[in-house]
Amino acid sequence: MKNYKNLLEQSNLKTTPQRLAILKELDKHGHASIEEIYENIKEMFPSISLATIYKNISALKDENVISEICLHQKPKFEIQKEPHAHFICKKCGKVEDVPFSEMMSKELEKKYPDSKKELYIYGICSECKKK
Amino acid sequence: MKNYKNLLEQSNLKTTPQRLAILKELDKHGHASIEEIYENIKEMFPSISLATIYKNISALKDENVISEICLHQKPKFEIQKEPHAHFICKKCGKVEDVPFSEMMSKELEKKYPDSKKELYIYGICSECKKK
DNA sequence: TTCTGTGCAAATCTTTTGCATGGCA
DNA sequence: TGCCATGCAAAAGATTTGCACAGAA
Repeated sequence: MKNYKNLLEQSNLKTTPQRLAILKELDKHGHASIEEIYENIKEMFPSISLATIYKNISALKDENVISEICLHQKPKFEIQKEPHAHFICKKCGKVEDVPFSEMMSKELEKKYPDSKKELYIYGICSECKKK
Repeated sequence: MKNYKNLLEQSNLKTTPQRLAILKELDKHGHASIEEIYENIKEMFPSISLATIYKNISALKDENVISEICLHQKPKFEIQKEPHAHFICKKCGKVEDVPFSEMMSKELEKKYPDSKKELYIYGICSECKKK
């Protein structure tokens, strides 16, 4: 990828050096957090403000130019039990336990052997889907 | 589940009414956030402090009495691309894109039809495993 | 009685907002 | 030129820490 300007022109956002720098940074690292973006951009662009990163990340997300991963839900806790996956509703935040299926366990084990894995599926739960 | 006292006695933590209340709350709702626990317990236990919840959740986690879900990583961002899953290292936080496998897509679709899903696998990445 | 746990208040982060100024189209 | 974007500073929110007192064993 190189034409960050196009990405912005296809959205409702004006092209600014700050936005180009953010997109370049994301493209370079693949994935980055606000703080990482800020620290890296600051070197080339010392006057940039952290608030600008926050505002732009939010705008770029609204325009679907970028997407958020490690979705920011409040951490939740549960009493220790046997391994299972979690389904988390992106709308209401509800968490459901999901049994690991044979097939899926095997496939995961093949790809990522020897490490206890946690599996999260984010989607829309059946109640929220009705609305 | 009912014997929360046993859970505590098997750990290195003393039994206190606050801890029993937290475990009861988690058991009742299955999963809960700090704030949810606090709000609910406060009704029965008006003098409890939010700091106590934080400290106890952290202690209970260290003793493996409870576990944390929706793992609290800083949100990260990526430029929009075709659907894929993410592997996230629990040690170093690194994110890797993972292609959706046929098998897994089908199985997920069967269980959670009609909703765009995001899939996260948390584990230990190969670099961290070496150490 | 001893030592850990609790509750308050303050400190520290993280994220959001308001507002005056600057810069893109 | 007209707006939208930026940067600063302040506000709001979330989490952690220190310390004196209370309570479990």
